[in-house]
Amino acid sequence: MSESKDFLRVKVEEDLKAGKYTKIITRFPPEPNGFPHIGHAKSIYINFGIARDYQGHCNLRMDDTNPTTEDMRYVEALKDAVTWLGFEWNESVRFASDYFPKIYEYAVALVKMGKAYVDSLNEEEIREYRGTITQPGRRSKYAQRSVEENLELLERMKNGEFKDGEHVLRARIDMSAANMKMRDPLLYRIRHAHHFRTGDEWCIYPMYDFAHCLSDYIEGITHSICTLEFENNRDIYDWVLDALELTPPRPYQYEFARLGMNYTVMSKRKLLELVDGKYVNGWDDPRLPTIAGYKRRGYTPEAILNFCEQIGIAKANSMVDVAQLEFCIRDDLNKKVPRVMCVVDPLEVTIENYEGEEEIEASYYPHDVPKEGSRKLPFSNTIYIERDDFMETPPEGYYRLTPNQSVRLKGAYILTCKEVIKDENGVIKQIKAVYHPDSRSGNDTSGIKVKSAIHWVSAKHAKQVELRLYERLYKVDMPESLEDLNPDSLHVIKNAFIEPAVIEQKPDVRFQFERQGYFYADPIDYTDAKPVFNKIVGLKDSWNKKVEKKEPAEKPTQTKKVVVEGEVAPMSESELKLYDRYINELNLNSEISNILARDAKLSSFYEESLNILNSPVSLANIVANEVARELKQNEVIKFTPTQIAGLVKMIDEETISSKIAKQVFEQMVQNGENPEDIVQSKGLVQISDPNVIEPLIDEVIAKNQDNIAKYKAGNKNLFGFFVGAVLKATAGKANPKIVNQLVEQKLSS
RNA sequence: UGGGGAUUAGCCAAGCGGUAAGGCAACUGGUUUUGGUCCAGUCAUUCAGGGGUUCGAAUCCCUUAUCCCCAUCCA
Repeated sequence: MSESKDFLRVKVEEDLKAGKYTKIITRFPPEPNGFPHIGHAKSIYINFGIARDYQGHCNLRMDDTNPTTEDMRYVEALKDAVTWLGFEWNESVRFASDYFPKIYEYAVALVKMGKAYVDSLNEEEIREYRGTITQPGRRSKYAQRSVEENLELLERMKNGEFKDGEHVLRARIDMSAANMKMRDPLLYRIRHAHHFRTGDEWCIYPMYDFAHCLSDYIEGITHSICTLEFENNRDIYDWVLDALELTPPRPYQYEFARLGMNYTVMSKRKLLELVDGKYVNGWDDPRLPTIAGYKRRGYTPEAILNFCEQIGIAKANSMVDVAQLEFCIRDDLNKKVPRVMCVVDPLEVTIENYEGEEEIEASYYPHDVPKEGSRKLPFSNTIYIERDDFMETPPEGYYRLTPNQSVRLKGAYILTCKEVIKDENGVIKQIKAVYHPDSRSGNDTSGIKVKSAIHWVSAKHAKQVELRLYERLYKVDMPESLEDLNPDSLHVIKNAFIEPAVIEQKPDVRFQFERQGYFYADPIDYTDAKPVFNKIVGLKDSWNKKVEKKEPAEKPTQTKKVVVEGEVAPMSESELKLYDRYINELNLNSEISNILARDAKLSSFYEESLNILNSPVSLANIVANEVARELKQNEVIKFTPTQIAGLVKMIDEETISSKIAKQVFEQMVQNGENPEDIVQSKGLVQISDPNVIEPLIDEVIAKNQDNIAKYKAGNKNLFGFFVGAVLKATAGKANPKIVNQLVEQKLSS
């Protein structure tokens, strides 16, 4: 776990500490209507991760309440994903459909309580009656049916006596609720459809809002964690569980921001479109952000888990850079996999002064990866090098082979170009070169300095392999439609050449092809006769980047965004009158006057306190700031205008500092105690005597010499640090004004 | 005539009145038989804008702006 906790874990710890629950139970509740993607991985990591961190457990539950879209195939994909990521669900996989009988009972209970009714409006009418975002809805006339009638109708719905859409069961909540979700939400609908698990047993199916909270309750879930778009549904969640008067404890819902990633799409609809439309090759196409896709591509669970850890959990919609994911997979594979040589785009090199062949022992791992293992590299007079690794007229800073620049063949000899052979179109066909016999890797006595080492394979010994190179599926960072697809997202290289040990020894399934990237033996299409490797991710490439950057001289058009100021609603006449009085008679500033004048509760609170203490400005400040907050957050407040007046009096008389006043005020909020009593009992009278404070400052200065140095070097922000430290030493009782002055003096001397 | 969330660097993200964490990206320099890795360093006088309270504000108050979600018998 990282050092700072996310808000969900903070909540879980609070609940545990408060004894609200003794064991944490979470759940991962996908609907089995599509393949899970990296966004699900985030959710899995959160739900299973929290359960693991707090010694609880996590259930895997299929939210299968809509028989028309769901399938057992997806259930398997979901199970695979969780397992592959390394998590275990508690007991067996759960299904909301297992709870259908129980959920039906709860529906009957609700009807009996008069809290749900059978509505017989048609779909269109229901929509119409619901109203709009700005207009209240109105209740259906069927809402007046008696409990008996509702019970009978519900029973008959269940028995299949009605056609789809003839009736629905709705909760009786509030058709004019500001939250649209609360306008008598549907609980059950009739669907004469075959369910992949319950078959034809049911012809009514519970809606998400009804089934989900009850499934959570039935399983004893404590923290029901979902994505932000369900925030509006939380009210129903709470309503259903409360309305049923269930025995506690009950679960509560919390929401986090779903994962967004640039250059990729995450919606089920769009993924389905890609798969069904054959824009990709199935759900496990390595270009897809599905778990199956990443798995097929060669990603490791560790990399994905680490990614989930790195991106954090918060409530702000965000778009994570794919570079972050790519970093995670490189970071993981770097320390794990063998390095081998594979030439993607071969250029033949004939070494004119070499005869025969030999085998060179070469480690699978570079010096900085502490792993054992090596293989034999065959060497001969005809080799392939990467076409990119030779340039006839190189740009400045090019380290590789040129007619005038020798290069090391990695693990072998230094090579010098002698002649470039081209075809009739001027394309280089072959290079004639010489090697330096005394430059063999490990016992080089040639004294030749080269700028780089390039990879190569012996033409005669190399194996031909197929490489599948993947680029971003989309060409734009925020893809919307099929038109944004990158037409070049897949390159199949049929004739790459790899050193023989990879095929013959199979030291691993994942490799780093030196200087290229990480590759994975395709788990499905790979055969010994026709080896196939998927490119997982390229190596970081600072050379290519440098070359590319030279071309377009990009201008950083940083336009400062212009913020449009909106208009403030005008004040009413009476508010205006108050405002005038505050400004002109009481000398308040316009901001405070404005706040007070516009809020009847605040202004009357203010006037009352003013009757007790004639300190208009101080009172106004505290009422408009502190009191306002409490009034906003709580319906009833425990403190009185008289007490506020008492508090302000102490501030005015400098008995206490404004810092202490906040502390006192906090306690008044808690229990309505008199401020004078709080100050008395806690001994909060402020310390203003410089003779008491000065030694404390000296002590702080003595203990923080490093910060003193930084301060003197110009970091004036540190001033607050010193003041804070001194204040802390007196438990906040030192008079901050005095402390400020004294610290200032000491630091400038 | 709405309600609910959110806003800290190019991208994530801590921070809860007293020194603007960390990661990715980017950029220097060093090591390197991978233009990889690794190592050292740089990268927010400022937290969406404006005002207020305070000795002190990213944090408290007011206000404006922007973005997301809600009117499926989907989840």
